Amino acid sequence: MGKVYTPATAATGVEEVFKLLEGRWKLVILFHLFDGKLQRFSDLEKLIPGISQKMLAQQLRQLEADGIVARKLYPQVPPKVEYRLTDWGQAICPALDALLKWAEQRDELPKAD
Amino acid sequence: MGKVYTPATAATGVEEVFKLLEGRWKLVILFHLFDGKLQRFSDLEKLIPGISQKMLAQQLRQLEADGIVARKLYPQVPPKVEYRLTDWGQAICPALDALLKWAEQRDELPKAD
DNA sequence: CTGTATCCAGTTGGATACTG
DNA sequence: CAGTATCCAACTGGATACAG
Repeated sequence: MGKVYTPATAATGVEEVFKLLEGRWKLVILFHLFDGKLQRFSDLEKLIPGISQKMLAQQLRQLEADGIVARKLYPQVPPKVEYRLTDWGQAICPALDALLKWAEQRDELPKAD
Repeated sequence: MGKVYTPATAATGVEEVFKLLEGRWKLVILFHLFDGKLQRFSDLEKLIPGISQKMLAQQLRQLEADGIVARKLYPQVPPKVEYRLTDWGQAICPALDALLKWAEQRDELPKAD
């Protein structure tokens, strides 16, 4: 609290977390995992129309590598994999809420001179 | 408040505002305009080392078209242009703060099982 | 000073086919 | 089921040159 950022450090800090969420599908994936929801790979494929296997796998790998999503493999045939948010992944909620709030203000606040 | 979003609508809502902030330089530009700061084109060029004229102009155009940044042209020779945040542009502050807070929790919260 | 136009390389993402 | 591999088209951003 009361922490002060210079434009440079604040921007790079925010930019860093933005990078973690970049890509066309990551946010959609995160929302489908909210509230501790578990989803299998095939569940996410069905829940996100238009996403390709390649992108789903790739984005999940990155989210996992960044510590936002956890992957649990059940060693059986055929294989079963479940994805969920890590604790840190859940912690992004307030930030996403704030962004939604900002989006809502778009029609309320003046945007011109 | 208490508004409930389905994964789909919430994701697209957040994704929409994310799109507005996408690009490698927009956040940096926004931070240099915080607190009602006025900046000329050449000021921003100096403040943001590494950015090209093309990108600075392009990102400013988009921020302006999206109602986040306002552009004021002084009709004189040589031309003078000042940029500042719109009211809605200023309103993004809390969201950016929340993202910074999330970034800070990265070392505090467990990221694995 | 404040841009626009052009060319070019690197990256991103989609379609398809294949694997343990 | 849960991926990987490959090819390819579209987009992004940098460098440079030019203009009002």
